[in-house]
Amino acid sequence: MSTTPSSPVTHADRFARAREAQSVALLEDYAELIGDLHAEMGEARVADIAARMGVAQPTATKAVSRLKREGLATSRPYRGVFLTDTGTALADRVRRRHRTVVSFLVAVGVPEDVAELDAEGIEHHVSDQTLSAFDRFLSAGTPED
Amino acid sequence: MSTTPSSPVTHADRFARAREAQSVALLEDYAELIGDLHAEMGEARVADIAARMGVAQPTATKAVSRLKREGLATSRPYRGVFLTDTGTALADRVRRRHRTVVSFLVAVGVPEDVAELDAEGIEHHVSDQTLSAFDRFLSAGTPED
DNA sequence: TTTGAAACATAGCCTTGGCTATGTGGCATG
DNA sequence: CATGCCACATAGCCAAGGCTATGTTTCAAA
Ligand SMILES: [Mn+2]
Ligand SMILES: [Mn+2]
Ligand SMILES: [Mn+2]
Ligand SMILES: [Mn+2]
Repeated sequence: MSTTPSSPVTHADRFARAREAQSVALLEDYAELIGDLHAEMGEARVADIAARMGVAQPTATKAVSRLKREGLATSRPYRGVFLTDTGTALADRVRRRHRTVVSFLVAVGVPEDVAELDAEGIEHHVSDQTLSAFDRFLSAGTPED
Repeated sequence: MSTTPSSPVTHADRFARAREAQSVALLEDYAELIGDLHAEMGEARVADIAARMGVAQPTATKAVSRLKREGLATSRPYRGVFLTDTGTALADRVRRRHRTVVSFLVAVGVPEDVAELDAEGIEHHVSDQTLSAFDRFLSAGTPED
């Protein structure tokens, strides 16, 4: 039966996975947002990050600190926040995934605004394999174009 | 056109929604689990809850405290945890949603074990409207039976 | 060149959700 | 009926992610 059981994947494992996903979720969203701000306005200031995230300025500052600690960003006071190569790669990956999830939801009949709302949370729990399934579904639904 | 804009649903609103969803996620999983334990073993002991959630016993105790504070559960020391009517209703709703999400993912080509893993996180971010879309997709794919 | 507002940093507080270490109550068994 | 073990409670710690209040820099305009 080719499928090696290896580990049973317990109920507890699932929760551990969800917890881990949650811990990186914020970093992903901040990275994506910083990338967006650079694309749209040429720079990413802490104040703009805070505004877009809907948090207070010190909250954004702390998040940026964590991004720096994780090697995803750098920043110089009064001079904006910059993604490292790793950070940029993460942001791009996250942005593609975000768009795929939204498109997929819309494709199965979810209203666009609702899809956008739900995707913001769902995206962080979608594995590569599930994302592939979404992609396949989308290209299957678009045979000609 | 009938669609009243009312509010623009800003980027920040999306994050606020995701944060809120996350704050209730654990309560939902604990409620569902307590319901499962009652169904399977006739009672839900803190030790069993901890084991299934994959956390330390005091962590489960604290979660139960929060469930009680929110009016979702009661407990008597050395006598197990019980869901209130509200808690039972929540658990049932959450369980149905969990199953719908898993079935839906499988239906679009995600391997079962992966679907189960991803669903544990995704489920908490699926709105009623998206859940309806999933249900419609599932019944559409099953015309006869 | 002064100066004042905006941008940012810092301090201190809270809740949640983890953990370990350790105290205590219940109950079965000897 | 004594007692020891297991289940649970409690205390105390930590990091993350929020907040407000308040200091400090920068920069442009007067
Ligand atoms: Mn997101
Ligand atoms: Mn996103
Ligand atoms: Mn879950
Ligand atoms: Mn679940």
